[in-house]
Amino acid sequence: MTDERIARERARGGRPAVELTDRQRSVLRAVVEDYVLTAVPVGSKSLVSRYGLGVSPATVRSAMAELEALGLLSHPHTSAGRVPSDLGYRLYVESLMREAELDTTDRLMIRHQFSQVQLTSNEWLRLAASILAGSTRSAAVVTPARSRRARFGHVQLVALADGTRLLVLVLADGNVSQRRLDRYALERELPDEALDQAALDAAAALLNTELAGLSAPQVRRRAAKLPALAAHIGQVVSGQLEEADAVVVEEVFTDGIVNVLEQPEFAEGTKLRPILEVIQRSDFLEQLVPVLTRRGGVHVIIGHENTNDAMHEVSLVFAPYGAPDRALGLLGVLGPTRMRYPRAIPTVRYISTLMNELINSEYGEPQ
Amino acid sequence: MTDERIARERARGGRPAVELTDRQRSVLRAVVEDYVLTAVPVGSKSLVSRYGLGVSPATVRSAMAELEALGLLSHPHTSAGRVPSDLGYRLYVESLMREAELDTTDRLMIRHQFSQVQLTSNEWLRLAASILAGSTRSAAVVTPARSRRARFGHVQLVALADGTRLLVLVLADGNVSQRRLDRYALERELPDEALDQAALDAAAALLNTELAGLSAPQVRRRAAKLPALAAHIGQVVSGQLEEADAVVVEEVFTDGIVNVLEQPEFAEGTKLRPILEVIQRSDFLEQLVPVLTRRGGVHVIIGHENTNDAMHEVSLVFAPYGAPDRALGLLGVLGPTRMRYPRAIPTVRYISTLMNELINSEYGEPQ
DNA sequence: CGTTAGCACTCTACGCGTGAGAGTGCCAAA
DNA sequence: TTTGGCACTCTCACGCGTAGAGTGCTAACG
Repeated sequence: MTDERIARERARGGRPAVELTDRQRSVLRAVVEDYVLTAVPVGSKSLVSRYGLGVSPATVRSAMAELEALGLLSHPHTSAGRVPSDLGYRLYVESLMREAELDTTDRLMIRHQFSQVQLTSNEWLRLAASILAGSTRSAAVVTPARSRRARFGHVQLVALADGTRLLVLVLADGNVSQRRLDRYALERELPDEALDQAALDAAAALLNTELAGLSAPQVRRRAAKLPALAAHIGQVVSGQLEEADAVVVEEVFTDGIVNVLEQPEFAEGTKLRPILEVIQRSDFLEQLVPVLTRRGGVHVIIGHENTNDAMHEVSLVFAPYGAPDRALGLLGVLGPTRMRYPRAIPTVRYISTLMNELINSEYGEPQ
Repeated sequence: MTDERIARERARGGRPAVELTDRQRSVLRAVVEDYVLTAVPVGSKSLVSRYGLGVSPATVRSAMAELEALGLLSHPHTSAGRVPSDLGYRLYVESLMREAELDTTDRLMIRHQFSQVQLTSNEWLRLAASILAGSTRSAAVVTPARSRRARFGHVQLVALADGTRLLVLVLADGNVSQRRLDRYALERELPDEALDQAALDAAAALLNTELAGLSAPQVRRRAAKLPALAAHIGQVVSGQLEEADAVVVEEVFTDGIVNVLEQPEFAEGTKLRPILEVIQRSDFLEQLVPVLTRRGGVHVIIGHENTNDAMHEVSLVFAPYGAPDRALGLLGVLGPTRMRYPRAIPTVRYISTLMNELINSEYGEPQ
């Protein structure tokens, strides 16, 4: 568990303390890349034959032994090949990986897929998850962009033909929340009030000028001082804002869970179970929110670096998206620690910047 | 006892042609129930010892052989126990199963869970899926209630502070669809038009009187004859209606996929893969839509009765919910053919009636 | 002094044969 | 019609031996 702390420390500070020789570095790189590709523990002989390191297997063996002593590789059993440890992957990601930006073709393909679809926001997130999953062959997770603090933007009240009233609340960050008002409660609490469209419009207009930009508790206080109908609606609105505040990660769009199922390490259903559970409850995202909020860019969390026990055999590659002070969403992929990091990282990065662009163009420039 | 059962069969109408003796019936019932419980092919000896049928194993064996000849049981291999065939399950479900209504405790528990939550519609469906999954220990699927033909109800246009305009369309069935209007497109196409809140309100009012109750093509035609701004918005609205028409099953809420993963028949991940894929694409629901629309109540689809190849080893128990001519949604569970039908069927039935109640009270009574 | 070849050793995966156990089908007796 | 008996079949778990891949160590080499 000390290792775990060290690893996380490293993740933060950038440089690992370990100094490696060039040979060790290239052996580690080769081991990681071969293992990622084949999922088979890699031995010295097959390594030199496949990667032409220009030295003999024996030399590679001694390098491997050194790497193992450093905790970067491990041994399933005495006479099996080596497998990278979480720390090994960490080092690989930090300084060994030849991380390319995405090809132009990949970029175009992704951009093209995005352009295909009308941007109703949910469809859009679903699409992002699907592209991410397809492009990385991992499970993808995308959350909607939400402000950390919900603020009042605009309210509309609509009297429907069947007698219900609909409340549409636009938050300051552009998200929309709607609610059907209970007709009986309304008539019970406001028996003397006219509840036709004109009265509703008047109340909405009042609320729109009075509440602009306010947070949930502010709305509650201010609304209390307004006339009966507006006050009532104000309380409902405040409740909506509170709800929006309460959910850190409310709704997640996932895709490509089958991709993870395909991986040999999860071929056995029971292995996947706890992970699936965590994904679907989506609490694993909670831990990411503070990290990603504090510092943008792509974050990689490998195996045991994950605080969640169920996730000790998976890695996450995540990035935030959205306008910094307006609304923040998360997107990323989840796969076995044996993940194609050099593919996943640039993909997540690219899609997050793309979503930034799209969101900002959609919201218009800030005034 | 016997007469009573026969009478009940008759009352139901539409019996499978096969006539079974009482013994065959009770053997088939015992085989199904034992296999559902244990997932192990059941042999004659263990059957009499566990179910005290009052006859010897040899007798049971001959009954089994007869049932096999009728295609109701099958044999994994010569010297293994019997397993119900799809047809066997079908017969069981139709006339052998002692289907109880749900216990009062179960009902109360379900009702209680529903009452816990504020009814924002998505949360509500998610909850329904979760309850369904938990209560049946299967995978649950719930779709939102949609009209088969989307009709215009009410439109609101909101000018936001940042310069975008928001269009909120309430369909006649009460569903809401919102869209952000592209500000630049708007200004390009309508250069001479004032686009402030007053102009938007006027346009909305016009559309609300002109378009009430119309379908997509009708909206398109009528809108063409309106003044510029209203005409433009009308086209957008028509597009929204078309979209709503196009998607048969747009968004599905699933839960409890892990429950299926837990079943021994799907312990191997590869088995589950195609099924997972189908669920997530959710096209398997399309086949259900016509059936469930034509005739309400709970429908059971067993193994090969499923037209979709990937679903040959799973059963569905589904029911529609919603007001008949207003909006129709689907809900149900998916599990191995070896499913606890006597539990799943009443649960699906109960939850669907519960959702009916809730929906109807929410929409108010029809005028 | 780092690198390499050689060698003994270790561990897994796989194929094979065997025996126990569960279940069947058939037949003759009750 | 039901039952007991019996021969037969098939799977599954176990043990065993072998092939193969890989390691670690040591001694020789440049």
